Amino acid sequence: MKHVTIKDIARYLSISVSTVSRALVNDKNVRKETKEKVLEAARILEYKPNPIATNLKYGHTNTVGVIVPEMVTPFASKVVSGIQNVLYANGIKVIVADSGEDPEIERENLKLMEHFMVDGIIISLCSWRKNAEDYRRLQKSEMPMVFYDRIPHGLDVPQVLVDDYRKSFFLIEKLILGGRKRIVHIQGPDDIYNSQERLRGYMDAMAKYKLPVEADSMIFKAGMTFEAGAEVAETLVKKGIGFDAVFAFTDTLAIGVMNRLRELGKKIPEEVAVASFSGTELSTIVYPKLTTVEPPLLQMGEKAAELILEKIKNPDCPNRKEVLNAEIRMRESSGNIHPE
Amino acid sequence: MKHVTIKDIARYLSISVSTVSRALVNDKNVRKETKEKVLEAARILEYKPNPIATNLKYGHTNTVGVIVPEMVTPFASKVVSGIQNVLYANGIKVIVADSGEDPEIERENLKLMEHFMVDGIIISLCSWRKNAEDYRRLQKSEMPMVFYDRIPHGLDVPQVLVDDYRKSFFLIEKLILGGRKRIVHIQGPDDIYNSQERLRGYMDAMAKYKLPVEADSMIFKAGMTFEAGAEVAETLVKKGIGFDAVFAFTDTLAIGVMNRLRELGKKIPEEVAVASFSGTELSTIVYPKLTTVEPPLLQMGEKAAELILEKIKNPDCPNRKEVLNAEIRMRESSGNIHPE
DNA sequence: GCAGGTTCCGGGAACGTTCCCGCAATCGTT
DNA sequence: AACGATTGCGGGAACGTTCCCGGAACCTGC
Repeated sequence: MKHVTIKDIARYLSISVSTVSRALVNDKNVRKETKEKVLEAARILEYKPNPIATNLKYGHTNTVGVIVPEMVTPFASKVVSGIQNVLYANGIKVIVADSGEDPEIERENLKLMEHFMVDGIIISLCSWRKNAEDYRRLQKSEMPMVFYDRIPHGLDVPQVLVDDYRKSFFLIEKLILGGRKRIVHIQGPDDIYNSQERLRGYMDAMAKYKLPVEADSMIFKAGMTFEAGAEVAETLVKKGIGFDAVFAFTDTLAIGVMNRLRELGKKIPEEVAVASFSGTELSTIVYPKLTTVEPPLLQMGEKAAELILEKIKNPDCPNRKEVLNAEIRMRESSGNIHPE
Repeated sequence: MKHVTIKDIARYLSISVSTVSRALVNDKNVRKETKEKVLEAARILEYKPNPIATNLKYGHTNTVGVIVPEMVTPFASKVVSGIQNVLYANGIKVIVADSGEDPEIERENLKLMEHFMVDGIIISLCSWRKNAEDYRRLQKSEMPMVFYDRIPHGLDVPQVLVDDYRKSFFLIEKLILGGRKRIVHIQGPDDIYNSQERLRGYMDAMAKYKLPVEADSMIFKAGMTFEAGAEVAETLVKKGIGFDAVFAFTDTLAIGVMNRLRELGKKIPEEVAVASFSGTELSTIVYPKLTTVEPPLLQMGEKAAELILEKIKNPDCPNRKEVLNAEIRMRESSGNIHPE
């Protein structure tokens, strides 16, 4: 597997290595004819530039790391697609690591990216508080970072997300207009910005229609898996709590609740409506189909990639915050009120 | 972000670069005390070895590429986890590309991996025929490759898979013993080994019980998406074909059929049982839960990683074929006959 | 026709490592 | 005490590129 190098071309044409290099990077200080000769020679010798040599020269690795909170949902894979769309076009490798909703693993992943000397990190959190120290250290060492979707609470970092508050508000409003009065909320991790925002949207919508919210019987904190959702469903019916709708932080959670609720005899959506945030294709294959807020995942990835590119080029550029528009998808799980 | 190098350590200790290098790689030709001094200095100077320098030196990139056929299912992400488990432990980066069941994209991904000069490729096909040329070229250029799950038809390459034939056979047998007589099969791409094997398992099981199989009304070829499955469901009921079970190549396909069948009024599993291969967590969140053959995904990834490591170390080593054991999961979609 | 400017090219250092080679000092053997 | 063998270390080339510097050849304008 001997690779042909720039030297081989030089030798082949009895020309200097420098000239070949110049010809290849389109430097102006080279005659048209020689440039063409070099290009021709490169073609017939099947020359392929060796990225690691230039990487060493320039001191970067041409790879960015992506750390995603989970991968059982196609959420992350869609975003990663978007990221790759723009990064691959710029000759940058993408390595992705899955935290499995575990802060410990997230921390490991961070270390891993450092070890691999990536040029930048794109990340969606599973917990901010647990690893805040590491993020700060990384930021101090001028590692370019951009956050997407699940971002840290109140921090000046480049970020791309959707309007969690407004979308949650409108979604809850639609449930209420559809006749639901006792809407239970399953919260996300409380050190993540989005949890607070979605909760706030829920609260404000409930307040607008003067619907009571009892913190201990209508707001639940859980993990992030199907199973965690199922457990909330159990306590909900075991404690005999009266409710006619559930709004979950994530579609994983929502699917978990919905399925267990059905198994426990609740009719969906007749007796209880189910809705969630961060929907993916998954919400269309469950029964009934799940009402959810669907962020533009591909675009989210592309934007994140653009931001990291910007940061890599100029580490001192201002931290931009991109807010994308998410679609509210009303489906059967909520009684399909106000279809779009 | 100035990095401290081996030279800094050498200067700091008034010692030669060579000695520092030797101390760091545990060469025997260095005194214990100097080694300790170097290690100490490395610690307090916060030295981190620069992988790209050694990569250039040794002529490899320390990354392997993984090409997966799809990512809407968590199948690939689990396998990738397994791969990362062993590769990360060996200091090797993993970059993954998703072909989205499109041979064209698969081809692009192949090119991409070449361009990034990965040390090896682990791949699960979406089509063999369309890109056979590229694979052969790659193999001729001595690029280490290992295939998992979806492998090319009859070719001597390192591969890790499950026993598609036997598992399909037993699964169909269980359906038959559960009372199903007219079992429809939805085939996978016909240039993939697994399609042939699963079909063969289906045929032989049907034959064993003397059940007729009419090729044009019981065997269907489709795409690989939920939608493709749904379309088969449509033609099935529109043409008024009599059937009491469906066995699909993949759970994506199965979920597609099952959901549309239900929408069209078929009772599952009472009227028709549904079963599939290559099941993941997805098959437990749909309604009813899906009967499927579940390969040991993590282990599959780990084995694939071990094989690629072997190939990288010694390109001339024999092409091993690892057959893993898959579990048949009987669930509600098939009437839950013979539960384990 | 000559100073000054362009254009084009070659030499060689540099990026951070590893490793071969050679030399000095120490060791063990007789 | 003298010898080769071993141990410990430094010098420097090499991996494949880029890029600075300097020099040769050519053009320009007076």
